[in-house]
Amino acid sequence: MAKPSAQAPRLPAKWRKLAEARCAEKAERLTPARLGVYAEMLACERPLSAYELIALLEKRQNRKVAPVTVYRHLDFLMRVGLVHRLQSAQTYLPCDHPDHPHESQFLLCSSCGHVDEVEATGVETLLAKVADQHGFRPDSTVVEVKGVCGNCRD
Amino acid sequence: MAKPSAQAPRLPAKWRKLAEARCAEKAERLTPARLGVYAEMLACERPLSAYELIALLEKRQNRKVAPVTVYRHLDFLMRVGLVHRLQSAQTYLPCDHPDHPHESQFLLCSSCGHVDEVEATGVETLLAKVADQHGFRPDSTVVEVKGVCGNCRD
DNA sequence: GACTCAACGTTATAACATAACAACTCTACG
DNA sequence: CGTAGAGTTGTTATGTTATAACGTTGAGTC
Repeated sequence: MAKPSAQAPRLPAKWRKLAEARCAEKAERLTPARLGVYAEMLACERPLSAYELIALLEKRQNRKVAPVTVYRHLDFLMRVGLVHRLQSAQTYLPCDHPDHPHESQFLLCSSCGHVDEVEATGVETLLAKVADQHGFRPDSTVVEVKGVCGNCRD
Repeated sequence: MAKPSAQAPRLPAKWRKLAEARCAEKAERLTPARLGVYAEMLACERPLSAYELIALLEKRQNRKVAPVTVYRHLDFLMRVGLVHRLQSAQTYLPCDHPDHPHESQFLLCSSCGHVDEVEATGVETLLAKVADQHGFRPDSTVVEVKGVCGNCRD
């Protein structure tokens, strides 16, 4: 007999709690479908394109998943601060420390694909200063550094 | 009688000279087609998507332009440092000061669409330092700040 | 002239993302 | 209760961005 397809990968309690907290803050609903997408992203441990995510979900759930569905879930997850989008790669990855709102910087390894999310307050401060010098009022920032990570340098 | 369509907008001598210099440095050929795309971008004064650029070129030249053609020209112009890609907007714009190689930061106004290209050395220095602290060797950076420009704040 | 290599043209398709609308599901309020 | 309203999801279609594959042209060189 065919094995029933799991509804989602195991989501450690820690992450579930954080997700629930973030949703509560913003009065957003954490539905099973949304949680399922989040769990899939956490289980993967690397940035995923929307369509890679679709493929994973289809395999997991053994049925078709429309792109718009995944994009809506991604929009939601980004809105509540659980997921980031890598603008230079058009991929998505779970936030490393979703316990508080923040702007991040990303270190993308071109060798292994790993992405390190860092939160150097100095960067945001400096960018705010630079913007101010040009009469510019910043709302959000995109900071992505491509290079080679420590593991890949050997 | 129909007026013949111009082959390209006027390209000020200053920019042409810079373009020639950059190509000479890298032993790349500055063909009329490439120059035409560059001139069109300079004439526009705002970031363009590849397909907006295609539409402009088709109107100007009164014939079909295939996407791959424009993408190749854009690749070339980025390779020699005459054009940048805005990763967060998937648009392209001419470099503001192509007289020397550099990493830039971009200030994108969400109100008027204007983009200011700035070159704050402190930003690159700081990012290099942050990367180093994480054992990361940076190759290139993407720094894009969204907000409202001085003109639009009034 | 024939060779070479980069540039260019042409067609097709892949990859990324949203529009429009119908159906379902909570939840709050009477 | 029950039903109205808002948010979520499903479905189909389409729009936008980018590249693959392969043949042709054109300028420089031997």
